Amino acid sequence: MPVGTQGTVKAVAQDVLESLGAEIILGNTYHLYLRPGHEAIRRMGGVHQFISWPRALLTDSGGFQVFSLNALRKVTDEGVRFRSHLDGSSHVFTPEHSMDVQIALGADIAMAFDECTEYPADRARAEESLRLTMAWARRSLDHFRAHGGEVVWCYEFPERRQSLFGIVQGGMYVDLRRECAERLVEMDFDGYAIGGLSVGEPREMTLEMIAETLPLLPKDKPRYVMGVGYPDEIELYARMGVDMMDCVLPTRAARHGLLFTSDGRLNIKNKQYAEDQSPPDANCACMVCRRYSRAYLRHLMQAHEALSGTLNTIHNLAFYLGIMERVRQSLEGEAAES
RNA sequence: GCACAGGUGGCCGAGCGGUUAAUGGCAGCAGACUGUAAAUCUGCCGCUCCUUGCGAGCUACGGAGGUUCGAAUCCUCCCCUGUGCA
Repeated sequence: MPVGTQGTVKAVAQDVLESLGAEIILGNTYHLYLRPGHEAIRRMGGVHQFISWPRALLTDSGGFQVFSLNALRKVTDEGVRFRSHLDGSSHVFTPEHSMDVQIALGADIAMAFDECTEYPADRARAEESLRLTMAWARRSLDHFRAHGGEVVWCYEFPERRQSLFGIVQGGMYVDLRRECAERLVEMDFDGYAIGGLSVGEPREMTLEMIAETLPLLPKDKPRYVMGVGYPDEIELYARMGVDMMDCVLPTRAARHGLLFTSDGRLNIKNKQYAEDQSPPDANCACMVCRRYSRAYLRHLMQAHEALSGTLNTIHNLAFYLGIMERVRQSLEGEAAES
């Protein structure tokens, strides 16, 4: 799932995302609440209408901002007080408020309000963080059941109702992860996410947490690992049974000049590509690789042209979506054989 | 011709007697980015050498002299640029 925090997958327009085959993109509750405001978006028919995105949409709850806006927030049992990174104004996010905002935004999938536990976190800290996330999961669900679940405007799926996913936390402690997963499943969410990963921990640890948690989540509901990963990681996780993943890496790295290719990383800013007329990835059939050379992409980067971010992003998303498409076909093939 | 103001490393631009190979910015060269405060951040960026070290040597602040223990910084002359007046 390409990440579109502020109602845009940075540098690419919605029609391009459609042509790339993106079936679902992310938006962010905290960012859209601050600007342009969830009530404004509600009045304009919801976030699908507002940004003109006819396919599926997922809003992250703001839980990640509890983590990333560390310097600008204060966490209590009740919720989180943020100082806006835009103007310094103070805002309180509670599970109930996050639900209200997400209901107003009207994405297909809303996420429970959680606390993305930092790494490293000692046992006591992870337990405390988990306690908070569990209480918030309960409150998110109760509030959502009372006020949410309306039909969402989605051109391609007109009958779809908004659903709510719970998020597994627990730091890097397997037993905490398990306990969290079991309790969330008891609550009966529409889908389950594994959060708090790729926050600086060693990769084997990420893998272990996913491997230990995934089997506890119902197979007949979407299982989503949040915030991952590198190309080889998403393929691995998908084969392990992960249904959904999102990551800013393909888009952010693209804007910074890093292209993912079938031959590995390619930093398009490098001098060695100054007159390289070959495509970024000879094995890629995306609209960028079919038409533009490494030399041109490097030039756009050097010249700080906006098209640079756009073309780089298109390629990286095509590459990522291509990985998922191949994995999907491969898994469907295996399913058909058995 | 006269009067001011200037000439600093690829460019712009600080510094105006001593930890100054010389603050910054740009350009350049590499690296990093994992539920986006990111078109961002980090490192290198005069030359040469090596035991790669807050290492050694060399060359540098328009040019040539001078003052001084010591000068990009002060003095003299010259060259060049800008502005104003003739």
